[in-house]
Amino acid sequence: MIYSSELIKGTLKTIVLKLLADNKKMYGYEITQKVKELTGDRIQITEGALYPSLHALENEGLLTTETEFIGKRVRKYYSLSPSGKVKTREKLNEFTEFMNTMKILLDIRTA
Amino acid sequence: MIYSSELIKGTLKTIVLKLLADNKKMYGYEITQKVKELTGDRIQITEGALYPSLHALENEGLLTTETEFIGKRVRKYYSLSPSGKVKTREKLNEFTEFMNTMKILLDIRTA
DNA sequence: TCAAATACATAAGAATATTATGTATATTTG
DNA sequence: CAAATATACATAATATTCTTATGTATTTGA
Repeated sequence: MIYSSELIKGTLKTIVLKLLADNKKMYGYEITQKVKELTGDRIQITEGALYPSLHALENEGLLTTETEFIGKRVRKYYSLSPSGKVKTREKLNEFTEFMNTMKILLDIRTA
Repeated sequence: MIYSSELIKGTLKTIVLKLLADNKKMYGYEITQKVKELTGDRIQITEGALYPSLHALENEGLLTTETEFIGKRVRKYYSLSPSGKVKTREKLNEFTEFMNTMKILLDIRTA
């Protein structure tokens, strides 16, 4: 099952920040594959959503980049900046609280 | 704390359907107040989001309406149609699975 | 060799929310 | 009792964030 996109909406930045917190540095394509792998194909991040999102996070000063060449192909690695690390904690806390609130509101039992 | 709007985005219809499943019939303003109450003011549904959403659900055939007059003031009650009840179950299942997936992905412990 | 995978990027369009505005009645409070 | 607040609906302009489509180019594997 692939979730209807509206649910994923709003969680993309949180996902990206968390992955970078766990993996030091990652490039865009790697992020899409990692999410697919970790969610058993349940969440698929499209490139049209990811790349603009990465650029936005970089412009906000939350990510830093370094470019690497693999043969002739470019690879752009992203890492958390200090403010990015702070933001990651905030986003994760917010999402956790949101989930708890929704659990109560919708009367849901999680696994 | 009021959650950043992007998280709530995409969950509004699920919330509305669930409340109607629990309460037989409700009117718009009542829904906004109920959500405030149940979430301890953590989720506030704006009227600009709710009314168009209710109209959309009605147009999809998921809700039926009946108008009532309280004095001179109109009140529009919404109820689940049969297909609305089916849809509600689907939406709740989807959201539950989504939460479980996100828990794993973000390594979150819920209360 | 040629399809699929890797790797980036942007643009058009859709969906869904916020904010602002509008209208009107009813209730509470100073 | 006047004025502020709450109740109750609705829509329009705008913002945000995603999907889908498109574009370019390199590398790998059957």
